[in-house]
Amino acid sequence: MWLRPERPARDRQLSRVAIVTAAVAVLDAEGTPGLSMRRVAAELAVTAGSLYWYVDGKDELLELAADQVTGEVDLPAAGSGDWRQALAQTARSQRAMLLRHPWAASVLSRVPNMGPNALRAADRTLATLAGAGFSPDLADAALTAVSNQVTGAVIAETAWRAVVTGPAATLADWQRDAAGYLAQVTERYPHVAARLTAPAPDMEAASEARFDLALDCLLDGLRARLGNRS
Amino acid sequence: MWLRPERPARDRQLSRVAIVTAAVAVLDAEGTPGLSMRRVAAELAVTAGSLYWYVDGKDELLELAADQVTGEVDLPAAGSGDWRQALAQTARSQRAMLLRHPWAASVLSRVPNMGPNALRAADRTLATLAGAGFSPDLADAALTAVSNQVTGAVIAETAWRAVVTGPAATLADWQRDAAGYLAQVTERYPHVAARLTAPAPDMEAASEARFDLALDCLLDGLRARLGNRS
DNA sequence: ACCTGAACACCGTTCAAGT
DNA sequence: ACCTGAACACCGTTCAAGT
Repeated sequence: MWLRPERPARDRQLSRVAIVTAAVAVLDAEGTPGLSMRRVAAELAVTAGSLYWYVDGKDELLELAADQVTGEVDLPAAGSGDWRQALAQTARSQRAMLLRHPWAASVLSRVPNMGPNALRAADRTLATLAGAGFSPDLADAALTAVSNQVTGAVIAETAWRAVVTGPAATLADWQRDAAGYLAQVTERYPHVAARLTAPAPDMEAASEARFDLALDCLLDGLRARLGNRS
Repeated sequence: MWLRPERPARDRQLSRVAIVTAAVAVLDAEGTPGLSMRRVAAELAVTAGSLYWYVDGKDELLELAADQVTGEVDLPAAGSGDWRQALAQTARSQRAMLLRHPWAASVLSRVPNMGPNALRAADRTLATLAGAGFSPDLADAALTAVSNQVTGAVIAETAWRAVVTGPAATLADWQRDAAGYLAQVTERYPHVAARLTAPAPDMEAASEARFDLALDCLLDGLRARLGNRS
């Protein structure tokens, strides 16, 4: 009788959050190609089929995972500060979050994020903009422009990072491996070759600077179109 | 002897371009989930394994397909017109192309497009910008900002389109199907709900207008940072 | 050189059957 | 109600074997 295992406190071993959390862990560790229902199930010491009791399928699981990580975005306090700083802070925080979870950016290309965390973030910024005198249309355009800039920048950056982190370990390694192709590129496309062969010791900082520049351009333009009410 | 089939003019039945073209056709018709090696092979009346003689694998095939459609982008003539119009035209043409081939945008999130067509386009714009007095860094930032805005906008737009074109056929249908969720959203997130429940009879035009606004903001900002040399 | 056919290891998803 | 186990139909990729 000492061998008789104690019955689990609950019959239920699984939960939706447990599944989503496991999925996020797998995605962070091995990226989109590493995610499979069987893999997530194994992570939870469970059978693949049982996941379908809590989740509709792989696509829904990916959407849930994407919204879970959107919860990591820092939102400025409700009615605090000026709109420009609020928008910039949200954008930078969202960019940082997507760079931490690169797979999330590619989920967005299949389904718009309409989970609670995404809606909350969008609602918060729209409220801020409305309070600053933006018309509904302009507020909409502003939110769209900034978040599109974020996702576009993250997609380009992670795609490039995947090249460098693939077979090659560093930028210099890649430049050596692809030397043949780069030579051909240099000959035919001199301007773009300058970008590729540049030493660029701190690529991360450079792309952050480029992002900040684009963001500033957008914010300047929005302020100009807002008129001089604020 | 009349039954003896004429020998084919060439032994070779396949070619890389034939494979890529078939892949693009499948992708356009059925999207990324519809693409499989076996499907492309069937399209060419051939066995799946034979594709590997011409192509390294599915990932490479996707990259080749993406670069093939980037060839559809209209590039402004080499040294013609002002930089602003050239950049805007390229961006709009690229946006239109990605909306025609939505799967291409999601390919970019895995691998940066370094195919010949993409390099040619990038080189052309960089040359135009250099000719207009842009420093290499600013030209780089300009190209990055604009093309990131394009991909971000297209990703958001096609993702949204997938929602509406999924089970529901039109925006009104979707609004009816998701009425329960929308009611909950309206209560909790009033600002964002206004976006979702709006009638918006011409969504395509609206998102094009938003894109043009963002593009104009970026171009204005770049001109300001260029100084008054041009 | 180029393509077939079959195999391998893996998928997502379903569903009876158990508890 | 919740989970297992097995099955189904499909993958990408490899590779001997044919021609």
